[in-house]
Amino acid sequence: MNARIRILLIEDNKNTCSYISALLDKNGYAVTTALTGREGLSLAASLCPNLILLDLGLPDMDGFQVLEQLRGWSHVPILIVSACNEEQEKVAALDSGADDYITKPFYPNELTARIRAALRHSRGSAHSQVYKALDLEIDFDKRIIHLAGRRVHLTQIEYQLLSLLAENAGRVLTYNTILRRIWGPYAEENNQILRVNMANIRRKIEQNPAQPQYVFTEVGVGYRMRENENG
Amino acid sequence: MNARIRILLIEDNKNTCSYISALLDKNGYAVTTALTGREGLSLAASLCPNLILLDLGLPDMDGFQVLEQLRGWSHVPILIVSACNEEQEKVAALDSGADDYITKPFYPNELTARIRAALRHSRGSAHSQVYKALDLEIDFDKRIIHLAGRRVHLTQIEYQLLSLLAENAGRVLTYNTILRRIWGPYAEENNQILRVNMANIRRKIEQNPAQPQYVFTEVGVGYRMRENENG
DNA sequence: CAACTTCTTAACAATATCTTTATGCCTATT
DNA sequence: AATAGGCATAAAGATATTGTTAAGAAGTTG
Repeated sequence: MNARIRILLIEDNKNTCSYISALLDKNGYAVTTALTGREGLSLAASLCPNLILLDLGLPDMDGFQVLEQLRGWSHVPILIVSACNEEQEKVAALDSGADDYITKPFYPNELTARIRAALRHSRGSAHSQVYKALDLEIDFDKRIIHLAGRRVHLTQIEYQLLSLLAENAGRVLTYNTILRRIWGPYAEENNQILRVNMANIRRKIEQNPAQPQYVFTEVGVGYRMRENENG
Repeated sequence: MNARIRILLIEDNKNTCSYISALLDKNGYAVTTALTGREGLSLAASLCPNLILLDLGLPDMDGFQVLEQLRGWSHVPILIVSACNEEQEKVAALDSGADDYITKPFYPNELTARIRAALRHSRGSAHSQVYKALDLEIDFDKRIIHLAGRRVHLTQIEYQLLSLLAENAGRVLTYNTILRRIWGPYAEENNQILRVNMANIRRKIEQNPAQPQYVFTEVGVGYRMRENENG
């Protein structure tokens, strides 16, 4: 079920193409190849690869044009693979937005290592976890809550409380569980503080706190949050 | 006047050291040099450089140890500069967390181009070269800040602070995260210094510091910067 | 060295948050 | 219908956190 990392290889030489393709395939990547610049640009758009290997010497258009067009709309890591070992060309490629430049002939393992290094960079912006139900959205990564598109401000305890419930959406959390998780293991078994906080949260996120849509009270037991629509 | 980009050069050969140092200086970087691994690690912590150039062959300790220790607490871009052109060593270095590997002898302009490429990556998830929101514009490349078209002068620390927040615009950065990223891994957990700097920044960029439009306080957690309109 | 900027520390003011208290509502039970 | 237990709400005081200012230390530059 784990989708493989997609790499787009733009290279006109068929021998090089199949050689690199086989190498990457052996390393577990899903490789797509393009033999021309045009084809490469089109595939980049439709495939949305995780990384692009680009040969600068292409038959139909200048490799730099491909590079610049790609950088016009995408931040995908681009590794230049070129037979040219001249300073000027390397500098130009790197300054045009290429992430790395490797000269042919290259060590196969060096190529894959450089690919791993390049992928490390782009993984930083991994998409975050989100709770979503009806009009409520909690972005745990950004620590932001939206209600019908509007920012809602919660205090620290309120946020902790609501996230705790959201992380266990659909499940009842007993008063004591909540108290211990938020006020620490030695918290008093006094729900009053919890009720006050719940009231404050509800005032902020529920249209009618008396008939809540997000956080439900299980009398005598605890609170339960509406199921996450994201799963 | 303008906060320059700080580069730490860890290299035991004095000739190489002064050669690279002069080259980088000519390109506008503020270079600090360390002749041993220990010195390099200590300087990395106190200086918080924007990039590190590391020679793997050091007198007092293995270059890989230095690399691994650095990666233990920092995501700073690390470029390996080595005389060794063996596949195994390159792969090992890249997989240990190095961002690039350049073999001596190298073209001077290639080194600086690779440095620029590596610095581009370090801009968190904000891959754009400029931050823009309302009247505020930060050009990460030129390290210049404009407010409604006027140049704003920030001190070194103020600039680091604001760009760190801008690189993570929309996300809350906790006080400790910020302290460590700017004052190094051994920073005290004391936000006073942070509050003072934030006040100074706000006085310079906010119309009314009491109702900030760019940098928001998340009480008990940290600071968050307004979303980048550039994405 | 002197003038200047920047950084750090400390004291105090301004806010925001947390907790407690008091009160009323609802529901189930007698 | 009365009552008791559990829950919700509002408001006020207590506590904690953050903002502001200023002065001196440390560092830079001419």
